[in-house]
Amino acid sequence: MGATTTDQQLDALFTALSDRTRRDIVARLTIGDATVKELAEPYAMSMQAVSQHIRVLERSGLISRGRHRQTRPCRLEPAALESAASWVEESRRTWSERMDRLDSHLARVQKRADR
Amino acid sequence: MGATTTDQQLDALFTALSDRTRRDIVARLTIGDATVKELAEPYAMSMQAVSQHIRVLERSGLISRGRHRQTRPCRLEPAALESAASWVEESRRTWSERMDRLDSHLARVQKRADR
DNA sequence: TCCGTACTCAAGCATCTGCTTTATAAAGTG
DNA sequence: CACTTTATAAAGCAGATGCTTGAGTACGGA
Repeated sequence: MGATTTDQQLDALFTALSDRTRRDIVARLTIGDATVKELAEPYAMSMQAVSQHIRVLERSGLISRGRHRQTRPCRLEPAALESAASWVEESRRTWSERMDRLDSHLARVQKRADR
Repeated sequence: MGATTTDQQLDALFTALSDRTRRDIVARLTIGDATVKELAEPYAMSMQAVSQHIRVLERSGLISRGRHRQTRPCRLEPAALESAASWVEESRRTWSERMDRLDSHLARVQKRADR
């Protein structure tokens, strides 16, 4: 449960997600595995450029790769996506707990004022 | 509900979160508002450097700033955190739907094989 | 074996980032 | 008023990032 993700992993993860092309690729891979060529198709940039994006995604742990004939199919690794989600959720949780405490504090203050 | 976050907003958001110092600052701000000086305290780097990190966070929408005496207190803006969470959750959802379909497909295939 | 397909490697280049230092501004305090 | 505190602005710099082109590698087909 306690997702122990290192700071370096989070660096790599959020860096990977900070580029539109890479987010597109991740979104594409949620639908199904794909080769570099297939992933490169929609873009004006060279396949080499897409290959480099894929490497960034691979290093972040967001995708893994296999081998099939002469292709290197890409597959999404949802565990990495979970790590990113966990960090964000933890922050949201802490913040909302603080807000809850603030609310109840204000309620108490209000109650006193009402008397 | 349909969090319509632009690609540029997501770029800024994930870029902001891709740095450990900035993630630390966000985590610190979940606990409570703070001034630049307070946020800079734990770090070896100059206050100017922290001020620049804060600007990145502000541009991403993750924090907002007020004025109080000669300080510029920073406050977390959880809506931005939600935008980031939404993007990740959307990907996770699509992926798991695909997995569900795959599972039920495999179940059907298995059933046929059992006969 | 020669050829095409799918990809990676490597070098180059413009731009962006994360920091520094110096200088400046704005708001209290003596 | 001078002086301190808090913060921003601007310039400079090393290193990272996102692309390019050109060259290679690995696999399969005729």
